Amino acid sequence: MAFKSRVSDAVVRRLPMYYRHLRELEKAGVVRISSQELGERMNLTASQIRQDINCFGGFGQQGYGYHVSNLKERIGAILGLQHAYHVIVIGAGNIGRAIANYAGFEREGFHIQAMFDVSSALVGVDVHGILVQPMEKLEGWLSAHAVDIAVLAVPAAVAQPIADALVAGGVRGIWNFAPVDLTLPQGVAVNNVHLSDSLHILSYRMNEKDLFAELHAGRDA
Amino acid sequence: MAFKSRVSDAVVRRLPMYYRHLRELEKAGVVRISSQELGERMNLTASQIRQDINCFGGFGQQGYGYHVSNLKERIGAILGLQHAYHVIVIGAGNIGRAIANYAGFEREGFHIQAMFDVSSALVGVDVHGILVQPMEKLEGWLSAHAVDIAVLAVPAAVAQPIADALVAGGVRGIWNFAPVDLTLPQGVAVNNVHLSDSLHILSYRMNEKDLFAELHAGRDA
DNA sequence: TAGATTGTTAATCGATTAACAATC
DNA sequence: TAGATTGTTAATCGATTAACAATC
Repeated sequence: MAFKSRVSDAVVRRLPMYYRHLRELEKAGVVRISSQELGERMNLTASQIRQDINCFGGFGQQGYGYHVSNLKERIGAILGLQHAYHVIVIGAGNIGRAIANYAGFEREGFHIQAMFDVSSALVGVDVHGILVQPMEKLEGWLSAHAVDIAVLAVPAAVAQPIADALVAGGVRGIWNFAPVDLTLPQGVAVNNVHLSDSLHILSYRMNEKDLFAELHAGRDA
Repeated sequence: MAFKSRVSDAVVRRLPMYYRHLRELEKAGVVRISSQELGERMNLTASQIRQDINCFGGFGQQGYGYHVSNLKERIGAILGLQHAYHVIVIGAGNIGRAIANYAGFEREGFHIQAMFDVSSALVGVDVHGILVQPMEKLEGWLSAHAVDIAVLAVPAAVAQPIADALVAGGVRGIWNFAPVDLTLPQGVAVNNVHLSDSLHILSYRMNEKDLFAELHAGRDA
């Protein structure tokens, strides 16, 4: 029963995937599953699944496998989903509004409590029951409320200074949709959704075959 | 001058990041940069940058470094950004609309030409100049138009069957926002934006320290 | 008890880093 | 030419896979 003190990013990125599949299995009424079966379902090796899970402790049972609901709950707890989070959204543009409108996060304990934007055209607009406030009110809000997570959906140029203000105001996690790599002090968590990067990776994959055909042709010419 | 025939995912994921930083540098008027300097900027080792770039050929010059604009163009071409893409959006919910409304992709050659949704409440709605069509018209559209990329922003339960229809209709790339891991034939590219997974990773990171404190306490108890 | 499957250690594979000769 | 910095090969590190003893 060895506990690693820090889990590799490769493992962390797979955790939500485990959670998703286990939730589906639970919904489908599956009670137990072996690492073998789960691996076939998720396109991972049974070995990798057992290694991953054992970063956090032995949740299985020899000769039986894993109890689906139990493992789901364990991984949910590892992901911090047993907690409730106070969330604010910075930027009421397309992305900011889409996130605020999505009801699913609320159900998982991510409670959006305020929204801010610089644009006077957006200030006062009602997004899913929340009135967009002017950016000048951000600092005041942060000193009056305990905010856990900020959704950062602002243009690249202003993302870093706003992130600094958020950190100064006590925010512990930033969900960053701005196309920049933020510099944050130790202890503040960040996760990026770089939509443009993601689309570029898609177009890369669509062209990879041709790309190497060209490169080789170029070399041979 | 060795060309690998297939580039690892780790490298591919960094390509858009290079592109982003090089574009910024170009905009800032920087003409040349060494792997050392670029590495400091991007939090990578100089060695890794040279290895990454040399997956595609030698774009630098000994004693000089890399020409920013040139390298940016090269990586842009590797990412397939010199092409124009015909894009359709499936699902006119929060995410589908946010993507369609975002003008930036249009500027990079990703031209959204149609939108589809099952909901009669959304059919006929104008999103950024595009009228949402009923889902029944998808198949007909695909046979009448050459679609390169489909943005899949639909509920998990219907994502796989719709993806199958898209592939049957000639779509070569799927930008998947549904929280499922799609099964697609070889030759069809996919890239996922799993928003919920991303938020879960953030909450994991916010709690990691406490998590291991608990695990250790549990062990010692 | 026998069979199944985990938890864990050892072996392999691949990605990152270091080193250095090539060359601008 | 001397200095700088790449391209590339070798060394290291970490992640994945395989193997198997522990045990339910």
